[in-house]
Amino acid sequence: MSELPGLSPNRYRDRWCGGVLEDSGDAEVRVAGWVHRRRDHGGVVFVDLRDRTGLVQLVFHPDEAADAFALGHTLRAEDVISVSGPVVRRSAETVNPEMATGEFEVRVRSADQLSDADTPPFEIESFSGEVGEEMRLRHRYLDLRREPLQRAVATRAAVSRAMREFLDGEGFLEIETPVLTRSTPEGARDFLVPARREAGSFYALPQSPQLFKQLLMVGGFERYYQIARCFRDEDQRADRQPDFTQLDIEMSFVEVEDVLAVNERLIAHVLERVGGPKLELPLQRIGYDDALARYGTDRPDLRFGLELRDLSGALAETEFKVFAGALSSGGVVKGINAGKREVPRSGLDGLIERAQELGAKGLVWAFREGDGWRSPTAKFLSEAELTALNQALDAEEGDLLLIVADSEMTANSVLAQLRLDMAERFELIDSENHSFCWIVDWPLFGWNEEGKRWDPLHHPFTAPDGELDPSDPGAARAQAYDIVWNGQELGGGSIRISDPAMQKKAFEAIGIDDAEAEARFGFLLEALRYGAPPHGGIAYGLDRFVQRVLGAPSIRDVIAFPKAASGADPLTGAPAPVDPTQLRDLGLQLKPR
RNA sequence: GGGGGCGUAGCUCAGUUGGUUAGAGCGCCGGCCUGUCACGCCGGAGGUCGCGGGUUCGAGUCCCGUCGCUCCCGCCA
Repeated sequence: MSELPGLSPNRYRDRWCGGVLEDSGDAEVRVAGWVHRRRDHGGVVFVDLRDRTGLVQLVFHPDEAADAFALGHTLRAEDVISVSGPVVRRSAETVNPEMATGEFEVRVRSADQLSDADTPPFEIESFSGEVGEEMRLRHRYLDLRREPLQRAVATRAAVSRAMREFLDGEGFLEIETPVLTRSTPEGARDFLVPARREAGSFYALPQSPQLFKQLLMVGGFERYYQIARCFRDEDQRADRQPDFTQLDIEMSFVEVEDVLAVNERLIAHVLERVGGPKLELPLQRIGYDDALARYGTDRPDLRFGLELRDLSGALAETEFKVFAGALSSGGVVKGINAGKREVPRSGLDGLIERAQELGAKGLVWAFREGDGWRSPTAKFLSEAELTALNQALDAEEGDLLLIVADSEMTANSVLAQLRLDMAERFELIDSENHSFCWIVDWPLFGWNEEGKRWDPLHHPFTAPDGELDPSDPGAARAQAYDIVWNGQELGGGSIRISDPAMQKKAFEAIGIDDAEAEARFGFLLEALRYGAPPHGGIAYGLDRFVQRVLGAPSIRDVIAFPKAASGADPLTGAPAPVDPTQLRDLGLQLKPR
């Protein structure tokens, strides 16, 4: 770290450990921090002292000060001390090139022990394997002292700072919205807070500030942002937390192009500030349908090829039951060419299992051999079909082909995942490389097979692109966009509906009648009647953004105090039962289990 | 809700076909050591093998149940 943040000299210290970078002559300096390691040679004691900025070596020598030397013997890892003494340049043979301050050391003349630490349950710098996550979460304050989290938390702060810096400069106002609010219909389960003054009623924690930011547009702020805590009561993943942070943005008098343009510059600015990849603007755009056709997903990783190909045309007349069956029932046959690969039979069986695990009925594998295939499936296909398939997949001699016949949705999702599996397995991704793209031209609604209804693909306030016929929701397109970084969704947004009549149509399309719309969103519909500007915006998952910047495997690695995968917090013990009087105040009674 | 993996010393792990007293590295404690930097050397302490039950002459090991952690599917932008 070349530039250290400011520090006012006081009784504990007058400089950072990482700032011990020049000989002080006779003058004494004072540093404070945690005992990182102690090397006690009997006649001389070395201590690596750690603060936020790094390490510096302290030397406790009897010639300097007998009482400090005596204290040096008793120090233990993670004790907190403040010491003073001259900074001395080390002799050439004792320089430690591994350490930023390795050419210097502080010869301790006086030392104060400020805190006597218990032996930590795990080592702050461990060389014997990763510490289990539950242990790290339970003693998060110790884990936070370690380099990876120090860095992650600092990077996160830098990302937020850069976001504010950019948006402030662009005339956006940072405005807070309530945490105790009314359920917003984002689809996820709400966290509920019982209302004491109105027994039986509940606040909901926001899944996003969606409605409030629209109301802020009606309220005339025109350019708003917020780094907002959001809450969703759903099961965890490596990239999901029950409470997480969004960068939420909304703008008035804008169209899609305006939102994309300012956001591209925002992302480029933030990445530039935190040493991320350099962006070439404008970013690539891919239509939703195109993304699904070529990658099987609406968040494609563009760092490698292996695009999906539709093989239905090559198989129109096929007798092979697996393929013919899928096609005749409205499904598809799609495949990827994984390239020239050596995969043992067991590996191929593994791929079939993987495909089934992902929801496919099966998987056809084949290696191109001459004009045909080496594959158990080859015998079911005609020569003409094999030739056509090879052509459709651009197969060259020895190429591994993976083919799924299923409903379009299943085939896409299975092949999308296999595509990623192949990329990882054959190391097709250059980690220096980054891909960014906008996914645009979304459908407004998607058919929910389970619920037998149309659901909004974004949310019900998304403006249609063109007309909206409530009797044919599937035909409507949306003025919506997602931004995808290396195959992970970073953020998404849309132009919103600013016309109350259109908003009612949108509700109608998803089966919300006027009465229900009035009951749930009356306040929004009413607000839209009083002069709503055209408006739109976007929201980013801040945690995921930072996770990406750092290449962290888990979202928990970029949050100071995250929940475990169970949703519980091993540090505080939350969630926990409450006192019966609290329940009584709330008018709540628990069902015995 | 479903599936996979894991659970042995403070931490990270090993533990063979079910067989004597459950091991290693790090950490910890004590001693020695005046230039180390993951210091070194000598010695030592430390175990409800997640928990409960079962099979067996005998269970860390096999079986059943249960709890916890974790990854994935469902769910969730």
